[in-house]
Amino acid sequence: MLSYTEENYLKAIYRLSEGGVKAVLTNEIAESMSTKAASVTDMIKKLSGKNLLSYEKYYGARITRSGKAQALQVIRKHRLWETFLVEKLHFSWDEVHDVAEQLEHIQSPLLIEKLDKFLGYPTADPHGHPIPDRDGKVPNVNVIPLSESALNKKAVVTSVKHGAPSFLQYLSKIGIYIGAKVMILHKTEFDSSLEVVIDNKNRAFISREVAENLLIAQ
Amino acid sequence: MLSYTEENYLKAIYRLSEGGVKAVLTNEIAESMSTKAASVTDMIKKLSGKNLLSYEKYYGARITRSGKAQALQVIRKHRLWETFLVEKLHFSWDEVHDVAEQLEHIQSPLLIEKLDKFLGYPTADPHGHPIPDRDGKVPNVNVIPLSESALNKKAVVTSVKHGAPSFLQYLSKIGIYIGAKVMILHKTEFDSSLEVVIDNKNRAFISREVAENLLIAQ
DNA sequence: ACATTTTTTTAGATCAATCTAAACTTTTAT
DNA sequence: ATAAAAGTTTAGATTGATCTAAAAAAATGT
Repeated sequence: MLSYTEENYLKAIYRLSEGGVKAVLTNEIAESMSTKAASVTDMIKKLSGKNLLSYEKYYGARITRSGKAQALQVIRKHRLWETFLVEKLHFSWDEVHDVAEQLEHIQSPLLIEKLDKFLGYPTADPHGHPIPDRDGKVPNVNVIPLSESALNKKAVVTSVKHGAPSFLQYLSKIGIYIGAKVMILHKTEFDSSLEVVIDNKNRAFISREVAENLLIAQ
Repeated sequence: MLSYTEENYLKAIYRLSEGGVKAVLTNEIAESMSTKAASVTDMIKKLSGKNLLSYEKYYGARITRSGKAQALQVIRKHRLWETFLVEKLHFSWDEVHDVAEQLEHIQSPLLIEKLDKFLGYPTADPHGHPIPDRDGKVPNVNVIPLSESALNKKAVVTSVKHGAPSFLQYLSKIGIYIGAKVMILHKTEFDSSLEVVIDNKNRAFISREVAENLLIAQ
């Protein structure tokens, strides 16, 4: 069984490797975990010893099949807990992350099964991110960033790429949430900012950065 | 903020001291936590340094006012989580303890407030133990062990003294649960075992040990 | 009362996770 | 091509939690 710390490293590496596709550099991991490269090297060795990563000195870490499976279980737990916090306890979506970071490490397969059932077997968390199933299978969601959508084409916000609390608060403020209907009315060539209409009612101007982080389905 | 381990020691000491009344010996703590006396001595010193215990060498540990307050917060969290597990996730009452042991260490006052609300501000957990409120106040429950009840007097099971899973399973099997109505039909002088009727229907013979661990209100 | 037993504490070791500083690779720029 | 810069690993230290073994204090029995 993995320690709290090992689970966190594995999850971070899974994320940085974009689902196990690329190798990840020591410094990337160190930065993403706010720790030092030396600590990362130690942990990479440890996780390699457990066959969760493959490791070649000075090259970086690559997640293995079983590492990926374990990472997906942690992500599954994280997203189920976020769903619980928002839907049942009425947390706002920018308050859930830190608590879910702790809850995801609770060890009890029975608990997760029962929680999943209690929530009605959800397939996406409050940020729109897919929830891997018991076997680690990720429901595939076909989405594009709002920045790549066409003018006057109706779309539904399905998720956000990066869920920093400040970003989520900003979205709330301008009336954007998962499930909101958005349509681009105008694109400014100069800075790629957009004017959009939300839920056929309110208009808002959003920057290129925001548009690239908002994922939509059409 | 206390570590996972410090919280566990504090909780154990609170229990062993019967709510902060008595001093507790090193070996008692060691046994109750399945650890060694040497480790206990170290931890007692640490917690004394934080003014959660008062400590005199070779005499034992006494919990302080602020130690009691912290212990009660951990107990509050534990019992709220047990209530959640049984009432919302439909765990059976003998399955909840180990999971609640983990959940009680999650650090988030907001989470506990929201969980409390979600559960409807319960005052007792599934074992009938009182849940301290936000300020550490424990609702007082006036109960006696079934072994001290009179013959032919109706009573309601309100809690169990010690909730070992095997004991709880045994109670389930003979049809006893929190809220069950019990009445003593006959006492055997020889071994103090009892014949009882449960919910005005089924009869059962229970030993003195069991009767001492079953708490009732009349 | 005092020798024996029990309990508790201290001393010193280990393990996981972390760090800093130094050494070592790899990459980059001229 | 090679010197400088950037990135990575190693060596050695630290902290928290734990242990064993030895020393010290308290309790017990005759």
